Amino acid sequence: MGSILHADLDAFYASVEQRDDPTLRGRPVIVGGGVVLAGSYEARARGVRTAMGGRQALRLCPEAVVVRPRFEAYVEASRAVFEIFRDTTPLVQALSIDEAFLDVSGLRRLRGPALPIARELRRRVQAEVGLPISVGIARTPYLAKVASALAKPDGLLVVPTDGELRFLHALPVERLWGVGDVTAAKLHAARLRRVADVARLSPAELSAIVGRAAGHHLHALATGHDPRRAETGTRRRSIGAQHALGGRGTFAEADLALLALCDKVGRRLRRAGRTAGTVTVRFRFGDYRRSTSSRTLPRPTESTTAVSDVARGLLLARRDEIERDQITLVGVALSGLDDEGVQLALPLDGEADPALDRTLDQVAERFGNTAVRRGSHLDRSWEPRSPVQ
DNA sequence: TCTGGGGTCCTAGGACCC
DNA sequence: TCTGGGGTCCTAGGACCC
Repeated sequence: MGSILHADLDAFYASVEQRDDPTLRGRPVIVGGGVVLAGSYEARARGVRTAMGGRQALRLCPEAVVVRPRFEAYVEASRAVFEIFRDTTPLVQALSIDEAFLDVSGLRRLRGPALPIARELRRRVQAEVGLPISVGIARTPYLAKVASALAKPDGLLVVPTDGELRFLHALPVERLWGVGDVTAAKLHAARLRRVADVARLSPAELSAIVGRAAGHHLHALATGHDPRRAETGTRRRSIGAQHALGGRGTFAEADLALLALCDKVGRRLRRAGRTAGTVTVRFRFGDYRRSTSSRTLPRPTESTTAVSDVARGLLLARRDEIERDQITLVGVALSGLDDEGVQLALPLDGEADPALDRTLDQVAERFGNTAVRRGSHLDRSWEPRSPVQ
């Protein structure tokens, strides 16, 4: 048996709502409003899906209870679950607020094989946080993730090491990581429906269908290799915010919203202690066409004023188009974030260690611009495989 | 089915430099 | 004077994920 666990909370937002309000249990629950952020399994059974328009969701399931999202409650629940993850193994890689990979290969001597560890993990999350969680176990992260998806809801599925290809090849191509609507359509057009069909082609043949990078990526996945990048790039690569302008946005509204968004991302940038090199303004128009304009700054900045001056210039340059085509969404993203300097990522769990802190301070002083993280999952950061020496 | 807010990565053309 | 090949950066667009 492999020893990577993929743990994924079931219908996370909706499960938190059902946990906190017993009258919602057993009933179809939709978290969201204009758009479905999450549906309970009762709602999903009726066809409700994430990112679906609220109106359509209610057409499919008129008796659903619609609940406004309570993000603080989700963050708190996530924190509690990740504490159990880290109590299980120090090698936790957060993927989002509700899922993570856990590497338990080093725990065999200490805690035994992966299966009982996974069972205990599921039991604890239910008992201590009150939420259902599904777990997949496999040799590689990708296989573990597929397994947890098939285990849902509230299940556990093991992919035996000697049965990987049998498991994988029976799946529809949509299960391959990185295959969405567009790529699925291309594969179908080439008469490829199962992973087995993809596995029969060479990387070059696949590249001719879906492009170079995707071709190599899919070939690796379909033949049982895990092409996930090494867990290096641990820091966030962009910071953004956007705002939908409802039905008919005017240029003046977009201008005002953009200013507020620049203020928001500027604060987040400074809070993260970083600088941005490039400003991108995002647009969506009345016909759902999307577009971006970007500008690289002469030098990196952390100033809201510098960001908003550039963003406003990009907006102004497209004023005619904005007025003609009805702008429905405006956004701003900062990229080219500085990542000079030294990054120290340590899997510490809250225990103060004055000697270690002194060492870190000395390193920070020596190199300047040093980031020290203590493995918070909320910033989508990675946990290292081994501490920085 | 008419769509929220946050991200990541890849591709491709043009500018520019050696 | 005309020409080649290679690399990096910038910009825009697109696909995908949760």
